[in-house]
Amino acid sequence: MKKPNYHHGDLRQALIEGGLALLEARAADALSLREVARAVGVSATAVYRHFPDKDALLDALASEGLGKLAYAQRIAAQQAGGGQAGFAATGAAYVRFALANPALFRLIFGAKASNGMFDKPQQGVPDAMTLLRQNAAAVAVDAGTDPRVEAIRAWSLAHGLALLLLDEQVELEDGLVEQIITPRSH
Amino acid sequence: MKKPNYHHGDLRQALIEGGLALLEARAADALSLREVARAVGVSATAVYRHFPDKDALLDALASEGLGKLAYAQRIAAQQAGGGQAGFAATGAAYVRFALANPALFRLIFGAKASNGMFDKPQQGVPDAMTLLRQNAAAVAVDAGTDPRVEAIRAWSLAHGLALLLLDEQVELEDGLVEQIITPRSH
DNA sequence: CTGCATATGTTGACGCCATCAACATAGAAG
DNA sequence: CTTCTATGTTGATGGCGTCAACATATGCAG
Repeated sequence: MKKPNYHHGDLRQALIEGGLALLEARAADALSLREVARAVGVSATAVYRHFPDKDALLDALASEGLGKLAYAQRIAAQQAGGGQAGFAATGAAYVRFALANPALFRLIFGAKASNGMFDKPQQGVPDAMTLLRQNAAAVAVDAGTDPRVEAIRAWSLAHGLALLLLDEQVELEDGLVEQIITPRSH
Repeated sequence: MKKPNYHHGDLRQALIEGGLALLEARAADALSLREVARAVGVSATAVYRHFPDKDALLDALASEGLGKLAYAQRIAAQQAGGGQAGFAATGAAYVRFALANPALFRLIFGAKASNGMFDKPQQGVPDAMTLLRQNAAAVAVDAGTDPRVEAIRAWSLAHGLALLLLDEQVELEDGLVEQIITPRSH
């Protein structure tokens, strides 16, 4: 009943795991559907029994990745003890995640990804967005600014830094990430 | 001597222009070498007389785009009268450019692009980097912070906001871009 | 248990892609 | 005018995403 041959058991899950594994070595746009199928030991077209097309498979990978990112952020915030420090830790975790999982990070927020996480009601899994908005609101009352602006600013800062580092546009000693990310009131 | 048939005149330039034109309608990774060749009215392999491979053609497009971006920023800084206001205008121009030329902007800073603009000596064309560093230095003395950190922070902010807007992770009324981008000392 | 419907895999094909090798022509240099 | 080189062309190869047709398991009806 393991995998005598024909039927796989849970191919969908296997494809997702295989895809995530390959994304550790390959950029998302260099990942072929056929390669994922090969890695799982199945014919290319078998994928179509579980995903309508390649983009759907990538979406699933991205969604899985988003969950992992949210988890990392939640842990980081907890360990920092919440509040201001927790907020900064959230941002640093975001950047750390991007550096540790470049292809996956790009996939999550790339052009083809599921869009509009910020304003739409979170559809189940994560949500780092709630965390972001809460923390930004706290900063905003301190500084007397618009909480929405504060949230987008914080996200932009972490997002931009992550991508500039990934694209090697910028080099940075470890400690400086926090220094750049941390919101300033004074 | 125009283009009777065989020899083109300046195919290299034509390919770049054709590629830029196509990038207004298509994402960079949906742009095929063959399509650019077709648009210029030439066989696919003719491209190889001018570029070693597809990536080289994309690099050329990116480089052209970087020039345009730098130009837009310089103009914006001038019109704002330099100084603090000029710096903010530079950031806003960066975001505006990204929104106006999504595929090109992504190509410029994408994973495959020529890397490390910040720390390396500018190799000729642009350079928005000098502008960035100068302006950041000015902010830094005002705020008593590290100018390098200040520069990366400013760039990260504009870069992240541009990409979040492009990826439709966030929606934003026009005026707010400046509000988010503008560095705060107080 | 038998038989069949349905879910899940497979093979083979199509058209598109990037790139290579071989060939053809144009323009310049002698 | 001849010849060399730069710049095109055609034809092929192997990989890709996806479709249609076929094959095998599994689960449910009797």
